[in-house]
Amino acid sequence: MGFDRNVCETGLKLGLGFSPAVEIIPAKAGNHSHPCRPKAVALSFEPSLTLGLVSGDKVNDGFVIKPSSCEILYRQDSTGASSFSNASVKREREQRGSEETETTARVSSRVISDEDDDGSNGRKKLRLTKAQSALLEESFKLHSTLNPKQKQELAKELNLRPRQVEVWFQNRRARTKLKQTEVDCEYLKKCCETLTDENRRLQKEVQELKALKVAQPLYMQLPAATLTMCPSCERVGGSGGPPATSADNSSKETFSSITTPKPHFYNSFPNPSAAC
DNA sequence: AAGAATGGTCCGCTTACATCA
DNA sequence: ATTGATGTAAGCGGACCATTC
Repeated sequence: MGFDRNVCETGLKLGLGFSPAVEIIPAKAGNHSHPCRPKAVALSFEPSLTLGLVSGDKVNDGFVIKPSSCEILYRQDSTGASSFSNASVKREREQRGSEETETTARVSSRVISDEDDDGSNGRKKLRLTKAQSALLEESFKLHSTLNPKQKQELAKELNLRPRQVEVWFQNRRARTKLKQTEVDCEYLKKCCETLTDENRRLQKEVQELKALKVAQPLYMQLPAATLTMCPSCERVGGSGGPPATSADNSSKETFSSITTPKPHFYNSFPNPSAAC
């Protein structure tokens, strides 16, 4: 597993303390969202975990849509799609009111227009056709955000309202981010497990070395140059190898090499084993 | 120039509905 | 036929930015 920052520019930052544990915070009470979906990730060790998707393509020139035969779902809104904002959507709805009824034609049997009886009986559910979804996906691959012109063109192409195209892109971005967050979360959990194991092992080494020091004080009086011991592989070597550190320093330095702040977490563990 | 008003867009959260096992 | 799980279109509110006055 790894992060391809060229593909997904998710910002990821992690700080690790001494009692690592990754916790997935479920949705709020009263929320009907799926409990298995992580809403946030909390780390109990003084963490700094930021997962965010950065949309890198704000400027979307050269927008090309391949022609496709899309099932006609709506008659285009007679008002055009002059506004996309929530405020204007609200206004749009208010303005429509009675004049809305004649604008809708349900052509697809599996699609219900949200314009035909807007209001009292609750919203209806639109299901995009496969052709529409495919074209939207294709556009999304090119650029995850749309400028107004692109939105208009795509909406025209799909026989949807620009607002629907906008909503689709918003939801699509949210889905992408959620998936990436889940991937990142799994990765962090694995890193956490690795570090926990590493920490446990090093603590054990410290204890063993301390015991050794008590049991064999003479052993420790030997010059370091003549006797070196790798704290990780527990092999005693000659003077040719890297110098051994004392038990305390070994633990300290090794751990500090794990927790040394790096600019970005995702480059911090090319080799998770901090020893040797 | 500074600041309020407005409009457009995005995001996070949520709801409601469609679909499927 | 019913039901619970899941996917997703859409609503809502807030934040941010640009433009206008």
